Amino acid sequence: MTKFSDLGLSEQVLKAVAETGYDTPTPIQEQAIPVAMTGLDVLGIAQTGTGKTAAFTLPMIEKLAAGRSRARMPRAIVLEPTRELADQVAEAFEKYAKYHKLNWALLIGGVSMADQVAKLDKGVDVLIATPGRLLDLFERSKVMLNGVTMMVVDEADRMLDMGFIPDIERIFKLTPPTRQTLFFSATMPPEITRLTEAFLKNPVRIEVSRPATTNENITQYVLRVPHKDVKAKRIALRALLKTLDIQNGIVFCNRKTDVDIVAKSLSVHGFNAAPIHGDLDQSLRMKTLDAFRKGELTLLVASDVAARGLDIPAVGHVFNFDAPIHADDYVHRIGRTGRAGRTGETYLLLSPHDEKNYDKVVKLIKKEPANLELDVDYSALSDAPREGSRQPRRESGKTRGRSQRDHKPRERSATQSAPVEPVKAEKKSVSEEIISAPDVQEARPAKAARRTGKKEKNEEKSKAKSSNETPFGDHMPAFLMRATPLKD
DNA sequence: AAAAAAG
Repeated sequence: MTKFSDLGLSEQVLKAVAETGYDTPTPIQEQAIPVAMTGLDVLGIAQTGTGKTAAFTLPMIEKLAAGRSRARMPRAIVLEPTRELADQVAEAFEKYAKYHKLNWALLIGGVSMADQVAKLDKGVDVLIATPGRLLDLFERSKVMLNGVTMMVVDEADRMLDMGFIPDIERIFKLTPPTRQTLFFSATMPPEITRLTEAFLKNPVRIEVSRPATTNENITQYVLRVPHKDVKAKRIALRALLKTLDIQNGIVFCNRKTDVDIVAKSLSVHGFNAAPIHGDLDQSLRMKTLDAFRKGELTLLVASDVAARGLDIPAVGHVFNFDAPIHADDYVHRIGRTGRAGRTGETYLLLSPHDEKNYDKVVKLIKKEPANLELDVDYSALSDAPREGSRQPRRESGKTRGRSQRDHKPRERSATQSAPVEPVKAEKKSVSEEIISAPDVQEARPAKAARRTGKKEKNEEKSKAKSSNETPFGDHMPAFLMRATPLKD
């Protein structure tokens, strides 16, 4: 079997790699590293989770090892579609370049520009960037790109989805044509092919199989939720979670508002859960992700910001709170589990609303996930419609039908939440407890504070709901103020 | 029915 030591890498790089615990390269690493080391362009058709990051980082370190950068003249660029991905590449670079004197800068939006500029002035070898911030800094003459000898474009098809292709094209044109280019994409739509034909020189094409579609370590389930009320899905999710022994898992929702609601609902019910999506503060996004990686956070409730690319090793469970709008995203979402020989389980909550999207998923993966028989007690729902119809419909914050749980006294726990006691998987029947969970979630640094327009409205809303109407009493966590009111 | 990224 091929080892890293067979790929022509230097002592220092091998030592750094060994310290990360890896000794066997993945297929993309095994094929791309020797090619990239010769200086040729690489077109890598590979999905997330195949080990792309090391595949381009290691040859980059070797290439840069010789020279030194000058102020504002980086010698290599890595372009990533999301800030989190860029952050991860930086982290990997830091590890692999441990025995080299190489500087890097993380150029992403949502954070202060000053630190980034200061770093650029001191001189960095590698820029790890999202396209917007890189171009912004370029336009402000904070960075030159004519000293670039290597450029990496990662997740190109996703960049296309996000409308970044013109930006990428511009960045290509700002770098010298003599540069070496490593270009990665999971799929090759025509627009991406055009881009590679325009900017890559006789690239060596390296293709590795998509792990998620072919991965037999993943067991997929579908749980039918026979109610249109979204609340039913939250009940079903909690019931499902209680039957599982979860180390860590991701709950994917289609909408950011649902991410907030589901995360909040889970927290209120005693689960160790936190939201992540693009409207949350960048520092909070990073903190949440960090806690999740460290195992301090059990359930990450996420929009598709986390579907692709995020390097979270060994996620045991993936939950699709909704069937994704694009069937492709299903593959990416479940690809977060079953990595590196580990087993993983995925669950999809299928309500009547999801049928159409679910059909597309089944068509794509060419098989039907196993039907999960789980007795879920939806009785808490039955009175909700009655309540609703009794009251005239008003503004959303005030019309919430009151379930019986709102009338019961509730305790406020001063301590952190303890995750719900895991129940063995064999136990497939759960009667949903409606009360129980102590209030838990710590207040978060609120985005609401920055949003002057919405702030007032939210304050009114939270005032209207204060005291016995929310599970938080007078202590409405700030992060809740910007979310849609919880309906159960 | 969406999300992401520049401010």
